[in-house]
Amino acid sequence: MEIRVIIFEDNKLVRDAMQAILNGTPGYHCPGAYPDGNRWELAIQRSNPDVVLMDIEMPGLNGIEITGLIAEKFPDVKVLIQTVFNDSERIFQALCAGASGYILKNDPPGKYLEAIKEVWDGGAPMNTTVAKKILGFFSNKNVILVTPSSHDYQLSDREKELLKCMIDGDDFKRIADKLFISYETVRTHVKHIYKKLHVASRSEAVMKAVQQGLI
Amino acid sequence: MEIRVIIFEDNKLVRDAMQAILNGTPGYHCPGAYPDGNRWELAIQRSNPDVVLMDIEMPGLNGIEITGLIAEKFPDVKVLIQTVFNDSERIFQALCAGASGYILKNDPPGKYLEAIKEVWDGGAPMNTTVAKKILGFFSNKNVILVTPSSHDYQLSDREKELLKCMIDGDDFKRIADKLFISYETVRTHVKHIYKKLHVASRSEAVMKAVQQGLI
DNA sequence: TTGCAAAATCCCCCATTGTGGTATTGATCC
DNA sequence: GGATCAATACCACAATGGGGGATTTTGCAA
Repeated sequence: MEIRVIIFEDNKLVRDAMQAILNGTPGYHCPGAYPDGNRWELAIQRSNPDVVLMDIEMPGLNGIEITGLIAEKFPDVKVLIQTVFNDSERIFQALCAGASGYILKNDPPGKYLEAIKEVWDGGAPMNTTVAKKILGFFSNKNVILVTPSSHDYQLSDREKELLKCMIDGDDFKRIADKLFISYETVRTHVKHIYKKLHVASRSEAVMKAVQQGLI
Repeated sequence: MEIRVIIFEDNKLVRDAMQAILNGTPGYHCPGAYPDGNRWELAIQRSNPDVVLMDIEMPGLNGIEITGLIAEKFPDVKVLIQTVFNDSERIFQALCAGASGYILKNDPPGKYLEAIKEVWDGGAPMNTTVAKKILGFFSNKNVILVTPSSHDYQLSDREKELLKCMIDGDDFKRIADKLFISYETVRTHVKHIYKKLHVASRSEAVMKAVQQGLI
């Protein structure tokens, strides 16, 4: 079984070399290699890849944006990010965009092939340095942990909609308009929400919702 | 050069076996192994370890709590967590507590030794499954990225104090009492805060502050 | 089918809280 | 010595919270 890999990489030399390596290695096949992400959707539809090898730095849409788009539209396609790792911020953005793994730009071809196989197998290859950055990120309190066991407050669907509006900063009148209900109904829902969340004001409710990801 | 490893593990069999392996392997030394974390501080001071091998499940203080304490008091000591990985929540807690690496409870001794060497070298060993969980965690929006480049809203110290109270859910009257100023002054500060944060209500301000870590 | 419970909708009153505009002081900086 | 800004303060009005009570819809179980 062949792993189908497409490449987004603006440097032509690198791009061609990678494609050549992939096509020259049994078990791998590269049906496409692109210098930018402008027609990413077409590219994916046409070549139906298992894995996308993605450069972060590219003209036009950058690798992170494309990663996000791919993750949304083609959740089965794994994205393996190539990165030069002095750049924590971008690593985390890619992480959030839904990348599946990280490989360093100057790793030898063998590592590339290995990492591609690993993401394809459902793994999450990442260089130790990247892993360390991620760990550091967590311990630096840049993160708000949402305990999965966070209470279930049993908000109804409608109540969640209301809560979302409250988070958006809409006042009750605007919420009423948005949801096509009367001002009074909004107030009633809000009261119920407060009861369920055990809070007594809008700001507490909003904060609780945001912190615990109830939205 | 020997790597000094101490062990926290409640199962006596496992504990003794690990200690024996470490002491029987050139390059490793285990000067102490403890069934619980009750005297963790003493243990560390006495044996001055490079690496702590930490079980998560333990009577008394659990592994995560101890990890947090160690990371705080002895930041140079690396903590390698042993984990059974059906347990995302605990993994993330440990991550936030400042663990340096993760190893699976039923990995063979060879892996243990390798992982110990790797944390000691400043790496961040982690099993692929754990890595995947972490990546999944990021893409599941359980996380709020604090862009280091987040705006500086130029809040004065006093205003930050106010904001903190607002986040705590205090009403203006209570804030006035807390800060020994009049109700009216509180309200003026609040208005200034709104202006600076470009918001128009308490809940928006609170949310912005929480999300961007302005507190 | 009936009947119950929960959700969703609506209404009123009234006290409390929050918002917008305006103003005065004192410190600091140029 | 004027400009600036933080900190202080007040008033009028708008928005929110707490207390009721009410009807309709819906899903689920007896």
